[in-house]
Amino acid sequence: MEVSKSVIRRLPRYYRALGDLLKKDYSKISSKELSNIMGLTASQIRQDLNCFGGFGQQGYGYSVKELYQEIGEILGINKPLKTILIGTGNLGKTIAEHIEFSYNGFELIGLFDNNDRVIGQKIANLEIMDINNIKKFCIENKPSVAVLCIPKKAAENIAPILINSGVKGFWNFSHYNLVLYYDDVIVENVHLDDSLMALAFGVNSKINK
Amino acid sequence: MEVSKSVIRRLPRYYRALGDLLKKDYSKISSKELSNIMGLTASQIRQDLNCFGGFGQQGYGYSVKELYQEIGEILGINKPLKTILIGTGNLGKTIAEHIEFSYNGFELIGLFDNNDRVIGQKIANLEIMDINNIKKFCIENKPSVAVLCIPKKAAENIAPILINSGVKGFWNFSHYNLVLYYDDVIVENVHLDDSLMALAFGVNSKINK
DNA sequence: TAGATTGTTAATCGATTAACAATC
DNA sequence: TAGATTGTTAATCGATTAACAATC
Repeated sequence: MEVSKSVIRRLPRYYRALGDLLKKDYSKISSKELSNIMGLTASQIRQDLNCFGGFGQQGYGYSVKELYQEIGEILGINKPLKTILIGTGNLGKTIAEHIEFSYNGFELIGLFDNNDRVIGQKIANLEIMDINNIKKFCIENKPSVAVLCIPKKAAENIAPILINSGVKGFWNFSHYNLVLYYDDVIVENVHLDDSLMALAFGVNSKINK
Repeated sequence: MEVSKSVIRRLPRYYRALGDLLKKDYSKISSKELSNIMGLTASQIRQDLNCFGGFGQQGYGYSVKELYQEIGEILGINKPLKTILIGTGNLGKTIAEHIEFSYNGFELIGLFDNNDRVIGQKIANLEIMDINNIKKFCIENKPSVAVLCIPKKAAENIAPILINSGVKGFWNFSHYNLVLYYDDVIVENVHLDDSLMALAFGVNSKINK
């Protein structure tokens, strides 16, 4: 059975919560206790986990360490996905330098830009390469993920090249709606603007209430 | 009737899509056309919009300009919310410098940090202030939104001070789960790690299929 | 008027919650 | 064995989609 989008979104939260519990030396946890910590229902937690297997034990609960490792396994944290980042402007630069890719199951292996003034510079121990060489690079190095820190138009142009070269997943900071044009691709959109506007709506509704 | 979370999340997307259409000099659009552009169903678009009013005209469709303005109004884009940012480390610095707050309905009026070495420095035309003076600042300036770019523990400590000082909304980059402890507060969480892990799951599932 | 497209009600679908037998 | 808590089935809830009368 397909795992639903909602369940997938909760997996990293479980992983994080269990990691915290592990640091606090918890050895076991019940779905009820975990539900209090995370603000979910115990029922939902048991449903979610049972998408992947029966990790618990009746009358006891779940082993924190075991469950943590299982979810890490499910997410694939321990098999780094080769990743390239495109666009080393403000946002791209910050992401390349400060996101802990390896902690989350990725390995950053290449940076690209189209600006002659930055090509050749080093960020995060990687040299920024010319975007025109990206196809060659992909064929040789087979990255499976691309981080898009470029404008919509640029994303539109680069997407087919990447997909043809075997890129399977996108961490998409651009406003180009990849899923609309490529249905066989995994996309995680991060739209900070949208997030802010949703917040504006919420706060304004509250104030005007 | 309460507007559902799902509808609110789509409002910024409508706003963006309509802004694009406006730039392309579209004067009208039907729910069917818009559904193709955005990858939704026409039915859903009409349902969503009718949470707020009947903006369309039978047999014609929607005026792009009017709908754009209406949604801007609904989001409250034009009444900037006074906003402070806490934590001017890597992430906080980038956000202060590169997010277009004013475009999204906010006005950044203060930056805070607890590190003596950065207090007094200027970022984004604002001087970084001492976190210890935050209460005074809030009482005098009444910000309604706070951006949290600090660790979980720090967020836990600062949250009650902010909420007591009248902060109504949070753009939360920390892993502190505000909603769990304060129910009368609007929170937009941005968890880049979680987003990456969800992507890892998707790509790994695809590869191992 | 005829054609098009909305606004809105009803039907469907999926996700969350509740309940409880199984079992450690 | 008795108590606790899981795994799983059934019931509920909410969101999406379909249908169509209203109307421009």
